[in-house]
Amino acid sequence: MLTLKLITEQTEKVIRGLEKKHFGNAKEAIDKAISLDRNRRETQQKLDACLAEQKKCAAEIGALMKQGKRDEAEAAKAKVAALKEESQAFQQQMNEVESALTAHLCTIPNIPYDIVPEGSCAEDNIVVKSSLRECKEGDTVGNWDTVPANTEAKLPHWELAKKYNLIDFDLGVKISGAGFPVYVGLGARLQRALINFFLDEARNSGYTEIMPPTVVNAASGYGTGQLPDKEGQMYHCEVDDLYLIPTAEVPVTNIYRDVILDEKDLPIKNCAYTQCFRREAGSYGKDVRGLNRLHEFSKIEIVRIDTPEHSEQSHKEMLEHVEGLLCKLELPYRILRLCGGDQSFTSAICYDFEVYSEAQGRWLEVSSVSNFDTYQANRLKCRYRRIADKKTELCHTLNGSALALPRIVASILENNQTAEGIRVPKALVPYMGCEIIK
RNA sequence: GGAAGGAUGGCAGAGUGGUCGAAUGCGCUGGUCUCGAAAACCGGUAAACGGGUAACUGUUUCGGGGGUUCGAAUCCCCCUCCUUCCGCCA
Repeated sequence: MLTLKLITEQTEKVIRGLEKKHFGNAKEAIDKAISLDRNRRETQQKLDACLAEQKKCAAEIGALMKQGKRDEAEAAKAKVAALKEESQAFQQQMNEVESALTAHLCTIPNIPYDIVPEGSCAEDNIVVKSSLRECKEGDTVGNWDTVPANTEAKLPHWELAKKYNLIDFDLGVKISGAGFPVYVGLGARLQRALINFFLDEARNSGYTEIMPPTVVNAASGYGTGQLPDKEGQMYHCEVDDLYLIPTAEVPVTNIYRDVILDEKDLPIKNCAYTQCFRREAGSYGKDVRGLNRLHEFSKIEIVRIDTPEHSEQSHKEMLEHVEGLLCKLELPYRILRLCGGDQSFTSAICYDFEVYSEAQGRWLEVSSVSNFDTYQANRLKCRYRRIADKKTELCHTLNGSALALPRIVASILENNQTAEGIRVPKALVPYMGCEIIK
């Protein structure tokens, strides 16, 4: 959530930011936050004064008791009883205002950085870079018509998966349901190859590998913002009140919940491979065909915790890392800077990576790399102590997929079809043990 | 799953109703001493939320929540987690 400091000190900027994100009634929402905050502070002042008086009286009674002045002590007790009633009322008011304020702040999204383009939908996203051609000012998804040169009719990945016996979707339906594919033989090996390749690449870029739990408690869900609003997107084990993670971001980022880090330890760079679970309620049609959208899939996530001064540099390095992966996998890609309206609720700036799927004739999103500024850290209470003045400040948090497997597998299969079989990208040959999937 | 014990500052660990935000030790940090270092000695060393330009100052926090009391780290109730023993078991 946004900090009250930002809302009260830079109100106009916040309102403009929310409008850029196409958040309705920005002014109204901010005014409400400010008024709740004022109410909270006033209530606290009254409560504090009341409690201070109460403490003072209690100390006096103690002193009187010691001196044996019982009568005076009894008289003072009556006074405290009245004060206590008053302070309890203030306390209740305080609790109510505070939870109303927090609940309200949770409904307000993060504000975008200045360089985030204006726009309301995916068409307005800016193409900043592509492996296919130079990008120029004004290139957007809406006017982008470049596709790889070699696009004669080819098979989509769900047919290739069957042809080469790599993935059995029907078997997955039998065992679990739609969206739970069974990887077989070289198909399974390709999963392991990609996981190892991505983890090795992350380690070579200085990320510390984490293997976290894939099931988390509610507190962690709140920490990264999946709860309370996205409750329906996660699988929930009711008996134990635990949630299956939708991404490794949840357990890894929550490592730093309620933590004060040393500035010298920043940036923290973690990577993690986990299975990810998503209910994907409401998805349908071509979006869910084959590997395009699954209930369970493998993903390698990179997470950074950094200082405000250095987080932009960190974000740049993360983008370069992800781009490097796509280059090594020899896939045709483009990088989008998302416009205000298409950005996620929590990000301050976000870049999407898309790979062209020849057989499907469309671009598939394979990675999002975001900087959340202090938005996530504020809810997590993730802070660091500055070396200069020893003050604590909120950290910046960043994360990105590097990468999620299903759509990468789809693109590798579809983009590498030859008469002999599926050509394995050079970088994966050592992991696959073969140059071609027959 | 059954039984017992426990949860205190960065760490270890005192404290069982009244200046306790909390002894002591370690760690960290500033200083004295020294050519320098070590040792020794002296001092500092939690966070959140308020008020104040500031110096400073109020409140809250001893796993979490509730209760008793004029007053709770300390007494009572509930919850969570940890340890040990028994049972079960990759």
